[in-house]
Amino acid sequence: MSEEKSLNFLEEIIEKDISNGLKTIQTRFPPEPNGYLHIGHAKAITVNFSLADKYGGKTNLRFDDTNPVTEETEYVESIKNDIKWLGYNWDAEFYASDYFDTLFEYAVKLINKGLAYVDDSTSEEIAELKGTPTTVGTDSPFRNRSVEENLKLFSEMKEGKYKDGEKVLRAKIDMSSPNMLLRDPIIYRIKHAHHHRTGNKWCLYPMYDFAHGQSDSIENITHSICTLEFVPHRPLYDWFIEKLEIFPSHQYEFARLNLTYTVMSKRKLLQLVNEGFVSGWDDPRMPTISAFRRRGYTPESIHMFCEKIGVARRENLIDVGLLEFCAREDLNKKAARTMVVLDPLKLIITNYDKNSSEILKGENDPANPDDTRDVHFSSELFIEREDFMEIPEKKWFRLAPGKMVRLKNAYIVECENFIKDDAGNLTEIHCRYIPESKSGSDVSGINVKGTIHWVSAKHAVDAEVRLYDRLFTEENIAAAEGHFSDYINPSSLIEVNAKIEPALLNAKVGEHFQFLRKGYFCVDKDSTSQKLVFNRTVTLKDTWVKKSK
RNA sequence: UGGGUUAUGGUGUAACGGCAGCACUACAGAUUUUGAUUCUGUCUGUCUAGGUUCGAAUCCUAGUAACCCAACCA
Repeated sequence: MSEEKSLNFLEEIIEKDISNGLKTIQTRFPPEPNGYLHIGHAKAITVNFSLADKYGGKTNLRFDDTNPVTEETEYVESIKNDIKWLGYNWDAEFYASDYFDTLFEYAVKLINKGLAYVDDSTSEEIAELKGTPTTVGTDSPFRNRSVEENLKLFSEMKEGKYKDGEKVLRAKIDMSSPNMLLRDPIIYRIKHAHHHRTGNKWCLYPMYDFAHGQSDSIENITHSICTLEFVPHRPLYDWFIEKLEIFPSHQYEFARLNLTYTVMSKRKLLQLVNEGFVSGWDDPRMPTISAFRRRGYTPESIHMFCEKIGVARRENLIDVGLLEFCAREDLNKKAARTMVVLDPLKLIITNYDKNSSEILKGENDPANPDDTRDVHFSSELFIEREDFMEIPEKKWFRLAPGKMVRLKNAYIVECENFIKDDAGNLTEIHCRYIPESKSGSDVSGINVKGTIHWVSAKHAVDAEVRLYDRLFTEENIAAAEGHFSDYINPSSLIEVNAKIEPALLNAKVGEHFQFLRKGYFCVDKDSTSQKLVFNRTVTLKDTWVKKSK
């Protein structure tokens, strides 16, 4: 008997519906194709797909493409690609624009029932008459047109007789409602614009509120799950379904994802791209799905993250460290180990034959010692500059004058000397090695505290490594004063020329590695046959850095 | 000054009138040829004030705070 895992509020709703006789459930993921999917969408995708999956239902992909001026096919393709990459398979692929004919008929039905009217007022006049949250609105002078006149005008709107903004169709609800959305909302507006799917067929398009719920209904969506800012729309959602007498889909809302050190709104992301703060939608510092993919996050790590953050109705600000934890958790199992020196410092082994070299076994997977690769060893190596301290601080396990360390997969060395240039910069470390301390056959009897990574200087290959850090310096950007661009982290990207093992030359774009002691990295698409480019996905957890501060 | 929504450790999320649990973080220790991983342990919480009850995070009353709503965006 295993412990029952507690249900989230949506699962509770669904189980109640099922116990009340609901046979199957149907959900949908409804992106607007006007931008790239981000990690917040990943949460919504996970919620919709996993709920349907758990209760034996299906999930549709439906593009909410009711605004032709902002929507593009490029976005449709990227969205589909990202959902597939996350590992989800939608049942049917729909577009709100598939329903434009039906929606138009629905509008006619509303007019016939005396529940919609054509308004000639200007945008400003409509806003003026709408009132404010604390004062009631006023009826439009066109509110009581006859059904016949409304029908005639509406079909003329469709025929293109009027210019943009000249007329709108409004639902006739209640101009004094405390819910602003119920004050005769606009349901159709004229836009003489080319639509990415319907071309120039239409010159008037339904608004969100007159498309979304009806689309849900047409697809027999049982649970229409959206974010909290749509709560005030729910009465309207229900009103249209009731008046139209169509399948009763129901809307449920959850709190959207917020991440520390991250902006999430499409508007701000678009601004980051357009104003050149990042190189594009898939710049690895962006919170988009395509950026996480490029940075080296796996679908599994994102699933784990979505699982861990849960779903509820309260505002939240998730520590981006949790996402990093999920990446490490997954990559630790998957990424082959390799030795890469990011900031090279020459180490010369004084008692090793200059003209000689040997091939050692490098561990690819600490959980499986038999999984090895060839690693070249010679008298001149590169080690990490930060692994040597001229005057070691207390509890320093790495190299320092007179100190010994293990070279991973190789020998123990003892530092005998170091050389500086005229400017006082370290240029070389001189060590002697202990021949009988060879990895795997160590009979030296010496125990050292520290192990460092290295590459053989004459075998090493140059590679570009992009060290990414968070894009912003402020934890809660929404709550911070000023503009979000005031908080851009100036060192969110540092490019270094690293020394890599030649074994890495076979690496494929997207392949994951752990650079020993440095972090998880993945091969970037900018790599060429001349030079590999690696992105740092995430650093390793480092308790030493924290302690020594 | 209107309406809606939400309040549980530093951050998330459970507990549905009956021992406030889990995860991340932080801290301490063990192991370690990655100061990683793994393992063990520790700290930290029910928005406030009343009330109902043998018993309240949970029910009631009154406050407080945060977020959303006045695009021909979604």
